Amino acid sequence: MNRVHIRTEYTQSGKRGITVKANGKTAANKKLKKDALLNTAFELYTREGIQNTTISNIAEKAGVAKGTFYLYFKDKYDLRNRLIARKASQVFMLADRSLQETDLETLEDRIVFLADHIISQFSRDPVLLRFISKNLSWGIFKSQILAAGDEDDGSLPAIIEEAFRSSKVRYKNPEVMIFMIIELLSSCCYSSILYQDPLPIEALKPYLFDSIRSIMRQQEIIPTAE
Amino acid sequence: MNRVHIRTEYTQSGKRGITVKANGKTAANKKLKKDALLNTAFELYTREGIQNTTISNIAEKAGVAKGTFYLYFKDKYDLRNRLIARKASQVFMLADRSLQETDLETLEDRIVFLADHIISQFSRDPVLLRFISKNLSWGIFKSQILAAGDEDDGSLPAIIEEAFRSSKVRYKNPEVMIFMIIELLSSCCYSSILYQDPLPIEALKPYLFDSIRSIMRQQEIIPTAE
Amino acid sequence: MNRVHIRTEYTQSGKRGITVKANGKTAANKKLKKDALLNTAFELYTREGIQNTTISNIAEKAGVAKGTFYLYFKDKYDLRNRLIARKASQVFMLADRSLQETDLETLEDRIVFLADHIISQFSRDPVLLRFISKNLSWGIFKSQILAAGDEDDGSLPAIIEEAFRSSKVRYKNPEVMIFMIIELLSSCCYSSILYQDPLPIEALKPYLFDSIRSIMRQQEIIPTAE
Amino acid sequence: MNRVHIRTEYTQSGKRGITVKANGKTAANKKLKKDALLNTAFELYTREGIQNTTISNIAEKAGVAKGTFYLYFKDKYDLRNRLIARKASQVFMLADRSLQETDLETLEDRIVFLADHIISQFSRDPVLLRFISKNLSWGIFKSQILAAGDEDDGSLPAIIEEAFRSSKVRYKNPEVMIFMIIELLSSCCYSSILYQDPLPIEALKPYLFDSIRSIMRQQEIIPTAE
DNA sequence: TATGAATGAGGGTTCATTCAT
DNA sequence: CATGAATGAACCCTCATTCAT
Repeated sequence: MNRVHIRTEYTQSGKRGITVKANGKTAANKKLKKDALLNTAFELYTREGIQNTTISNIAEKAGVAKGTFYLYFKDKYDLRNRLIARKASQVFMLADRSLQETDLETLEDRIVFLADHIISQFSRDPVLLRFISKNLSWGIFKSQILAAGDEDDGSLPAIIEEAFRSSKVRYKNPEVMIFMIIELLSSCCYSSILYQDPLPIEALKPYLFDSIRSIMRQQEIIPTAE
Repeated sequence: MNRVHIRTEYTQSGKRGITVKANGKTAANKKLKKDALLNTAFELYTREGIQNTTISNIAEKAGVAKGTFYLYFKDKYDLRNRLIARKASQVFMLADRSLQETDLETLEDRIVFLADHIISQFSRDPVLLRFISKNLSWGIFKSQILAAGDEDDGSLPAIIEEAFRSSKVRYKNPEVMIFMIIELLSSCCYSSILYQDPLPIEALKPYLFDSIRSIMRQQEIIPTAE
Repeated sequence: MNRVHIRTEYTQSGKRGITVKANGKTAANKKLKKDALLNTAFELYTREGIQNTTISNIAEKAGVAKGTFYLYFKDKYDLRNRLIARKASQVFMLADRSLQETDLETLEDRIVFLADHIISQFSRDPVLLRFISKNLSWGIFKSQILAAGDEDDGSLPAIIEEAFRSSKVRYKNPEVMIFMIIELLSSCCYSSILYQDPLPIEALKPYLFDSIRSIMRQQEIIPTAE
Repeated sequence: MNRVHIRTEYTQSGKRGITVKANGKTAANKKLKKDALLNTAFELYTREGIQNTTISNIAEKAGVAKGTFYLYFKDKYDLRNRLIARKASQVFMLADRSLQETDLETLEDRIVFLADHIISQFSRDPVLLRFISKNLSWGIFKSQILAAGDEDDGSLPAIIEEAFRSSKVRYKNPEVMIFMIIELLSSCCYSSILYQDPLPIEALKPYLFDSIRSIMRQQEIIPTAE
């Protein structure tokens, strides 16, 4: 009886059924392999440097065959780019999630809050900082992060856009402003957190936040009195 | 007699002898080779990328034997660091020389002038910009440039120090200020000149200069009235 | 005394002397290495086939490092081409040297003699036959053999030209004739010596020589009676 | 008893059985896949070379999975051998079919006609020529072509045998004669059609046909007068 | 000082073959 | 029968570095 049932089901689902089932398993397996490669690569990249990381290393440590690497990535730089997008995106999303729980009003305060949160993350995880800073530029930021909707939701560009829309103050060129702030923040974190130069990050923070605020203020559009 | 004669000759032209006596020749020769290596390396680094440049390439194109390379540099990264120091230093020196011919008074104006001049240089030579930006960080800046007195004169640190001393306005933390300005300038040049992103450099300049000024102003020490 | 003599010589010969001496040794060494590679490669190519012969095999068996291979040859096909030229040239030269010791008069007899001699060589060394036949085509024959004057002397083209010049009989198209004879000879040797198919070489010879002669006769230019 | 039954059933539905029973669908499908693989392989072999053609390439371009390849062929050389047999056989059959429509009498004329027809085919399809010439030798010719009765009908050996039987002239060794003619024809086509060397095929033809005729004549058995 | 032949570890990449589905 | 993900051996080639000359 039971056997018959199974048979029936098997027959009913036929080729599609089997395919689906198989895909379910196979796809999960593929995802596992890919993730293993990504995680392992990140660890090796940050610990040994990209130059000193070989595909052999990655594959071996990830527990897959060397050839398997090439099923998922073109080469180690392809893998790196995907890692950057993923990691950088995570940092921003995490900061933003914290921001939601505050009731900060002005965009200035909100952006400084984000900067502070990002600094905290980087302080706790300098390895991540080194990896992102060394590899993240504004170009990659725009192309990879803003368009990184394939793996994450709640997309970053929407968040930024919303932030500016809900601000009472208007700015001359929001994109330029963000650009400068990101570059300044990134540079400062890199030098200050990793090398305590020109100051340790805690000492640098006041100057940095003041600089951010002054960059923003100087771009404010003063509403014409009426 | 014969032997003595030969010996004498040998000694005179020997290792030390040549160096001392033939200084005019050998030392000049050495300088030539070293320069050939530096110039060739710069061309190859910028054209092909450091990764794709081999010591063989450099030596061959420079017209010396491969082994000779090792007489002057430890490896290609050693050579790169010296190149960065040299090139970056030149950029600053050139800007400063121009500054001397102006009669700008305030430090703010003077620094903006320097920034503008540097932007001009990079605009005319994006290859140089790419090379310096990709490889220059504040750490290297301090260690290599400020201490790059071995090849160039009129040393940079002196210039900077003098600039601050002659300024009427005092700043909370001059080093931090310079650091931020350099990082911001460097980032903006890289993205804007090489990729016109977020704006072409001419369009970005006003925002950039305003940001620099606002960073400086916000660090001004308001003299307490007495 | 002896020492003085040496010293003197050393001094006298100076840079040039040393260079010459060194070159003598180095050059001899290079020739040795190159020959070792050529010989080893020939053995492996014929024993294992080119596809199954790796550069590692060759280098290892030749007693040099893998990298050394690339100092002398572009890849294993480059090496093969040079081998073909060398080996095929040797076969022809050997046959020709024997021919010199005969007093055969007609070109027909002389060419059949050459064919016979070549058949003998191939019969004794089927491995050589396989190597040459599998790789020698008329195109390679012309380009490599005829122009193989860099390593051997007494060049083949001169020999052939001389043969036709000294013949009393004239032929319509000597090059076409040689071409056909070589192709026929090569094909027959390959199949007959290596596989005794369609007949063992000794049994095939009469047919083959008759065919060669008939090909030649049919191209004779009958002198118009006067 | 049961076992016997099964055996019987097994035999019936076995390899042959399935083929017979499911002929309508499955067999047609199989034939389709096999043909797709053969055609694709030929295209890739001739366009890219056998060495550069991978089983992946073939399978992908043929629209089947990689594993499927192994259901039909042992490896890519197995596939190549079958291709050669098929293609070469087609060339001969086509030439023979044309020959049937003539009323040429002597074997000499008939063989020259065949040669001419084959040359035409190769002239129109040099790719085919290259493929066959590069891979066809007398040994393969005999084993594969003559025994290629599995896919084609009107078998070649019968045709040849018939040709000699119906000839008035007798030849000393027909097989040797055919062998030489095929090798000569094949060599000439290869060099002349593909490289116009030593002459373009149209210019070479007269010499070639004369050579074929002279090879045949010289093997004629002159009937002893009675 | 200068050379450049020699080295050989180690990298990236390919691809025939297997096998669970 | 058909699939295609996974494998991993094997290969080619580069190139920093050494060292005898």
